[in-house]
Amino acid sequence: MAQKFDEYLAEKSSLTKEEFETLKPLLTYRHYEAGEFLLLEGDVCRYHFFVEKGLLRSYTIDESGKEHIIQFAPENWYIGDRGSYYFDEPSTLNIQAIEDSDVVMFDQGFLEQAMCTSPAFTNFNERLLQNHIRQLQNRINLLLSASAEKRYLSFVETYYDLTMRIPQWMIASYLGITPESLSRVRKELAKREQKLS
Amino acid sequence: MAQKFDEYLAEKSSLTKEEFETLKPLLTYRHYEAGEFLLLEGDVCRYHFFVEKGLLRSYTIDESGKEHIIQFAPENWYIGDRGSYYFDEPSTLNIQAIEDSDVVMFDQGFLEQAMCTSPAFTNFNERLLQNHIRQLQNRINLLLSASAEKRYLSFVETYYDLTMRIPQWMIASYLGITPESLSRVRKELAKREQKLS
DNA sequence: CGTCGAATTGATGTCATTCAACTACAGTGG
DNA sequence: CCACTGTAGTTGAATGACATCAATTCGACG
Repeated sequence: MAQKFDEYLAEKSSLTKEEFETLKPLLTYRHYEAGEFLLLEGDVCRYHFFVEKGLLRSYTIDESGKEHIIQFAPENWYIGDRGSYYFDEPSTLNIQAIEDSDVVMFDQGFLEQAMCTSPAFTNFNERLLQNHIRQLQNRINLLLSASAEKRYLSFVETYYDLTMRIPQWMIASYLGITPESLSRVRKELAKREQKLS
Repeated sequence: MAQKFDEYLAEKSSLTKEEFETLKPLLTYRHYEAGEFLLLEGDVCRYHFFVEKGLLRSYTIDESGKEHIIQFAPENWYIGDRGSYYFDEPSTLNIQAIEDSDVVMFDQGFLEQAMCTSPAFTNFNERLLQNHIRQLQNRINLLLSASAEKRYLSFVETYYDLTMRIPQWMIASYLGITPESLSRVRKELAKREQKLS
């Protein structure tokens, strides 16, 4: 364990192995089986999660009981509920392992310590936030402007490797359509694909 | 001019008037007439904008020429394209004044200087970012889960004072529906309202 | 082999869009 | 002061995209 996170930080934030060693006591490593929950709706999110191995998802449940997937997190991604964490409010999100996963948990203490240790880490952290915002805005734009088919194509383009690992009904949920609709979209695309050849 | 921004910063980030005075040379004040553009698609966003008075909007245009409103910014709000600004990429957004507006423009230099001057400002800035993310996530959730009517109700609840100032077709665009649909939704709501009394 | 959830398919329903006509109103110029 | 014009908003009818419901197939796993 703990192989990936330090490599990731070294690469992305220029945090050296030595610096990482001093921070390591602030980290918690944990394994989750597929289906296990890292956070339940109503609880306050106390940690950020970094995925070393596996695949996680966060989702909400609406009044009619339907799930809506907010985010997927494969290897080298973060997940959590910043809103709940930062403003100390009960979360509206559930976070669950889709595959058996190895996860690094850390809190604000770790981040502050890391930012003290390395100014480069501060920049890196800022960059992560900015990038997150950019992604969310992109997704909003897609939801506002694109049809089911376009959304799916955009998803495949952006997360091609994930499309194999994520069950189709979850992709549908992420795109804001029903599994049936996604199935039909894919059928239609396959048909057109065929005609081209 | 310059009355509002310093008061806002004093209140929200505990930046004192004296501290503000040292930062003031880094600010640009400008007036925009209704309809004027602060940023055009394709340009890199070089400034953040703080609205002292008036109302702005940011929006994208899709391939079919339709506008999709990403954000409104009334008094005491920020607007800009963080993605473009931070990653130095051409923006996909247009930013335009809806009303005649007084705006404060500032760049990363101002932010860095302010964060140097006051640690409280650093926290405040972080808070802004986190809050922005939370808002965006909320909106995604709404777009994924709610009908036209629910989206509109949610909008009115959150931005009641703005519903008077923003033309209806722009609200429709923000909600991801057509102006006609919004008109019908409102009619339906009014009808139900009436029956209650 | 039997079971259970995922995925597909078909029939039907619903919500929102599209297109078009019409009203209301503000701004412009004669 | 009034016609002319353009834009916002409303309304109706037809259409379309996606949802819903139900039945069936597929595939993984015990």
